[in-house]
Amino acid sequence: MLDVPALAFPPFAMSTPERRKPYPFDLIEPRWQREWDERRTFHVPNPGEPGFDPSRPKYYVLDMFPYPSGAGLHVGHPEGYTATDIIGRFKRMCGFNVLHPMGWDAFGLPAEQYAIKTGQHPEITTRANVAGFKGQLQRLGFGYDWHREVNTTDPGYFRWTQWIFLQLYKSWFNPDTQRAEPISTYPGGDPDSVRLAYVSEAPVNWCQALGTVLANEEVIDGKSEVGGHPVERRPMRQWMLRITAYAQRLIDELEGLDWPNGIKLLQTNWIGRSEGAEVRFPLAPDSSSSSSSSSSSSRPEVGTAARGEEDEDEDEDEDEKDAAQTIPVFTTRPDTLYGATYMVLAPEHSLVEQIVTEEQWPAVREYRERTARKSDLDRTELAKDKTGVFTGAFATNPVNSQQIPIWIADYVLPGYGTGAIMAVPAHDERDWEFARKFALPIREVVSPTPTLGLGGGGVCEAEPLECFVGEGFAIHSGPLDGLPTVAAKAEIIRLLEAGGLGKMTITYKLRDWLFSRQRYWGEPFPILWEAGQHRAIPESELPLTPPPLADFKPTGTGEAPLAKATDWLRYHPVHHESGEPRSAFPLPSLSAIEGAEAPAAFARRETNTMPQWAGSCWYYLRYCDPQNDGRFTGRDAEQYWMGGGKPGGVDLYVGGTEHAVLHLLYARFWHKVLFDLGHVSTPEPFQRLINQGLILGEDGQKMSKSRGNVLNPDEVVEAYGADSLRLYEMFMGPLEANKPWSMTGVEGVSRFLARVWRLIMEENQAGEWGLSTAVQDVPMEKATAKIVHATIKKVGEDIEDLSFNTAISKMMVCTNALIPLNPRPIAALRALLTVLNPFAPHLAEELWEKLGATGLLADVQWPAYDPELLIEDEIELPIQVNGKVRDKIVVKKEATPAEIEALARASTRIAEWTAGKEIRKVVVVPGRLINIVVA
RNA sequence: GCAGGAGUGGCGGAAUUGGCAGACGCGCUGGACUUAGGAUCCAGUGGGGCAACCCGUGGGAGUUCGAGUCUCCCCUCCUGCACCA
Repeated sequence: MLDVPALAFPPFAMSTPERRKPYPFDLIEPRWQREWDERRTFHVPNPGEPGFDPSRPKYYVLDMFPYPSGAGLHVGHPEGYTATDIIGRFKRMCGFNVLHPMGWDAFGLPAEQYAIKTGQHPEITTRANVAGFKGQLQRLGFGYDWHREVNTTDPGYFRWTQWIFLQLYKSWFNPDTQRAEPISTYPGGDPDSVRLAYVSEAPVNWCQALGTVLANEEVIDGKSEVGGHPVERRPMRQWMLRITAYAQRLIDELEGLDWPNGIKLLQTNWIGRSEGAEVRFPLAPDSSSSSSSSSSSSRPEVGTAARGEEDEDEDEDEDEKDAAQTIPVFTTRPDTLYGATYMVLAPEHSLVEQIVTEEQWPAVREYRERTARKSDLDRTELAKDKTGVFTGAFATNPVNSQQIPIWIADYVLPGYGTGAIMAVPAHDERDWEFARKFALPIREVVSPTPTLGLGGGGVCEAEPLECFVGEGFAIHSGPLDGLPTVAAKAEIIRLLEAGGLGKMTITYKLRDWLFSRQRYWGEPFPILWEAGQHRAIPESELPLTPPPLADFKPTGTGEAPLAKATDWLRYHPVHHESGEPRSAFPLPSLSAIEGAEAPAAFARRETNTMPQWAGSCWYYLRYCDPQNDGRFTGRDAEQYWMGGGKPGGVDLYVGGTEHAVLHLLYARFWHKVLFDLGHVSTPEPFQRLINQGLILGEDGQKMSKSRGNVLNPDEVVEAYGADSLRLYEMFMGPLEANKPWSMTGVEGVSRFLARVWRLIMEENQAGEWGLSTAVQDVPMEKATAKIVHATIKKVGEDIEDLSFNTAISKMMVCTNALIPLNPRPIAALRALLTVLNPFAPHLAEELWEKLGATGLLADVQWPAYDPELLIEDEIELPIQVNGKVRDKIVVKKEATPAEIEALARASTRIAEWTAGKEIRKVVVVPGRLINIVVA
């Protein structure tokens, strides 16, 4: 998931071989990692399994699982992973059954591109990379339950990814119930038109360099998100997932989630709900007639305008002529309908061929060809300079019967709304620019003030001097005149609906999810084609594994590499008794399979594969029951780990912002489908979400190979130990902030850990470490107990708040207070080690053992603090005169405000400041301060 | 352009949410111990001033006994979206 490009690490300048270790972390750390592993310390059983303790509450803490790249771990990975590890260890010590798993999002482009370059099979590469990542994570001492490790490329895993796809394929979204339902409940005649997974011929984002199509979300500024290669629009037959059906629920159900507001907003904006009206504009009669003589009557597929002329088709299709009688537009400002002075269709709009006049056809065709050649980037970059061509046709404004010209322009997008707009230049910036450029009429129909033009009713021909896009009061708008914008909208919608000219409509920016890729290294679709029809393979035949292929290069034609596997391609119905394919079954030639007359017994497999997102859409469910081979996840396990708490779902999910709209939207969508179909117990997968910030290079710049500021965590572990790396990454600043790396900062926390070590250990002349003689089993003095208990309180609260930097700060304060003590009470040291344990578990375990404990510190209960000990007997209060601190007094904690004021007035320093002045007011805030206000 | 987030010492960052600004760490200065110190320990460290004091949380106004924190205006930086009708 975290797709870290391959990086070359510069030699690590700081580490010199002779460097003396401040404490023997190199011996301590591997030892405790081995202990935790051998004792299965972090293995948590499922309900019903031996050792499961139902009396404990559950806590599910999840990391965004990584894409195991060849470059290994980046210092950014351990940031989030340490945070979740601290939470997981803490919750465990607090008595929770903690689910804290890790796995691999291992399908994807880098492994495949590496394979193309080197010829090494992606499976080999992936296995090596996973081993590398896992070793690195284990060397950082993370308390994962490795029994639950998942890998999206494992057939035992992707079997269920394919199974979930089939559930999408076999369901539809019932608008009445607002839920997914089995396709069998669909009352209409064509189930293929409503499936949640469906085939579409729409134009898609084709990336020649990557040899595949990409989802809208994977295209940034007209370039591929991976690699930055150019992307063009091209019509292709693709699998789509009907995420748009869930648009409203994906917005609404964000509400109860404990997510950063920014991320919620990002998703809401991405889905982009707009309320408005669809208005139908009839074609003006004369333009209708002219269309019959236009050169192209056959409608090419959307987006293929350039090819329209090739297939001349003389047939007049009456239905299509009828369909061309009106052009629907979507508008959020139906109140400005009287100001619509022209209309614009997207150049790709399918009606263009039908309405264009013979005289205008050459210009229109030329413009459409130019648009088709433009990438999305070109199309947006030229935004300042509007372009367009008149079609020669006219439409009738349904409210005032005015004939308005119909243009095409690329500022109208084919995929949004109806792909056509009514242009109101007086009240829309884009229409304004366009109208000014092409000298189209501009009619003012909204006034910012209610006094102007009230009751005018007629048409004002004077053009306004500037564009006004705000809300105001309708003018020159017949029955709407005088109405404020909100009321005018409601009224015009009422009138349109009554007249059958339009209706209230909600439109979303969200598009359906392009779900197929022309790649080798992905999940094959469990779909068969025969006679041009698709159908699911039986679920019993899952997993459908990809064919062994020597050549996994993209074909370059848009056909998927799997098409090269000619044997695999031909479907052998599985013999269900034996589970073996019927190898004796005669194989027809491929051409026979593809022909319409192919016998029903033979079918051709879908050759596209699923995008990398597929596996990451549900991995958190598989963790609940990773070995289950009868279900994608066990019902009981899912109900326990995902249901458990009040809101349900993963209790804490930590990962980078880069997945704010992609992964997190896709996963929520899949989860809702599974929920609707009764397969999971909660409507939302992730209850609480935290985005860790970026770790920048020492130069404050984003880490990148080209800047040469990239750091390898292994080098840090080598020089300072895993505990130092963990602690430093948590000490740098707030988890969610971007913050620059500082190697001297690492040394700082390393020094702190060494001080903790020396709190308990001391070195003899021979350089051997032994228990410090200062460590003694004596009671804590009051001041010591106070700082220790304050530390317990602060660290526990800060962990809950994910405020790790301040927790560490408090532990430093505590350590600094314990160092000068001799004797050092063993109870104080044990308490410190216990709260330090989630942060620096190796050191804490080692010292815990040195202090004579038998069991693991990891299994120790989180200590309670004594609030009594935290209460101050005497409090130092600042005395302010006019808001400036002039003196301080010490008062008993039970002192009354009157007593405090008397003490403050008695101060000689204060007397100097107030001498000769009138005391107007004395503010006493018990426990805080005193402020004396003088004239 | 729109939306969101953020501006605090030389640096990373604290500040019980309206109550002693700068916790903790880095860096720096001085000292101790040392053959040595890039180890460790001690002291100091926002700016100005000999001092009393004054100034100080991007800038400007405001509310308040009191503002880093609340309100309004402005500036800068980061992130996301960007012809979405």
